[in-house]
Amino acid sequence: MNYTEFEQCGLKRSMEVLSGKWKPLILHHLFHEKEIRFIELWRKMPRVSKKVLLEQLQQMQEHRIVERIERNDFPPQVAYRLHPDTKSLGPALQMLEAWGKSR
Amino acid sequence: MNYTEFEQCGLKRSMEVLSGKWKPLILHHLFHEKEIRFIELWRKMPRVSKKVLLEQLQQMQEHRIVERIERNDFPPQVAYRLHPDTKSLGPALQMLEAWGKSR
DNA sequence: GAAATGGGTTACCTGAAAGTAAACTTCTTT
DNA sequence: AAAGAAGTTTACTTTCAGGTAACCCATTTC
Repeated sequence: MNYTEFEQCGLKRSMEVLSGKWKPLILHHLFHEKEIRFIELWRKMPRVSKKVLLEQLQQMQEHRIVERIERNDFPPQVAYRLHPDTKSLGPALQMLEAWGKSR
Repeated sequence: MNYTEFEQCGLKRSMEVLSGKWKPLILHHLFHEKEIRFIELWRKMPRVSKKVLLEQLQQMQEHRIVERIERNDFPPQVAYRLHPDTKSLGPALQMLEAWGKSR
C-alpha cells in the first residue's frame, strides 16, 4: 500500500486550492470580469468581511490562482485577476457551474 | 445588490458538495472502480478512520453524489458507487485531476 | 466459546477556518 | 482641520470538520 497516493491524487490537489468558503464566488467573478478591484469585489460580496475576503485572496495568490496588481495611485488601487495558469481551468469550472445550477 | 446571488452561484454549490478532506479521493476511486465495498475503499485509504470515511460517504449520499448498495449477506456487504447524476461530472473532474497533477 | 469479520455507533477532543470589531496609513476632498 | 476612501492589520471569539479510541451487533470459523 503506498501512502503517497494520498498526496498524488491530482483531484485532491485541485480541490484543496479551490475550496474555501468564498473562493468559488471569487472565481466566478474573476472569470466574468477579467480584472477587478478589491473594493469592487467586496461590493459584489457584501456578506464577507474585508478581512476574510482578503485572506481568501491572499491564499489564492500563494496558490497561484490569482494575481495581484498594485497601482500606486491615490487612493490605493489594487486589482486582482486570474493567474494565467488558472485560465485553463475555465472549461472545467464552467461545467461545474452548470452542474451546480441544475440541481 | 441582490444577496441571493450568493446562493445562486452554481460553482459554489458544486464545490460545497465536492469538497471535504477525503471526498476527492473517494471520487477518484469511484470513477475508477464503478463500485466498491466499504472495507475495500477503506483499505485503499488507510489514513482515514472508518468513522470519518463513513461520514464523508454519508454526506455524499445525502448530496446524491454516491449511492449505497446493501446486500444482506454475511458478513455484511455494503458497496458504494457513483450516483448517476455524478457521472456527467466525469470530464470536469478529469480536467481538474490533470490540472492538479501538473503543478 | 473465543476470536474474527464488516459495517456502524458513541463520546470526547482539537486546530484551523471563518466571524466580529476596531484601528492604521496615506492621501484627497471639503 | 476634519472627514472620507482603499487596502490592510490586529486582536479576540466562535464554529465545526476532522481526529482518536473504544465499543456494538450478527454471524462464521477455529
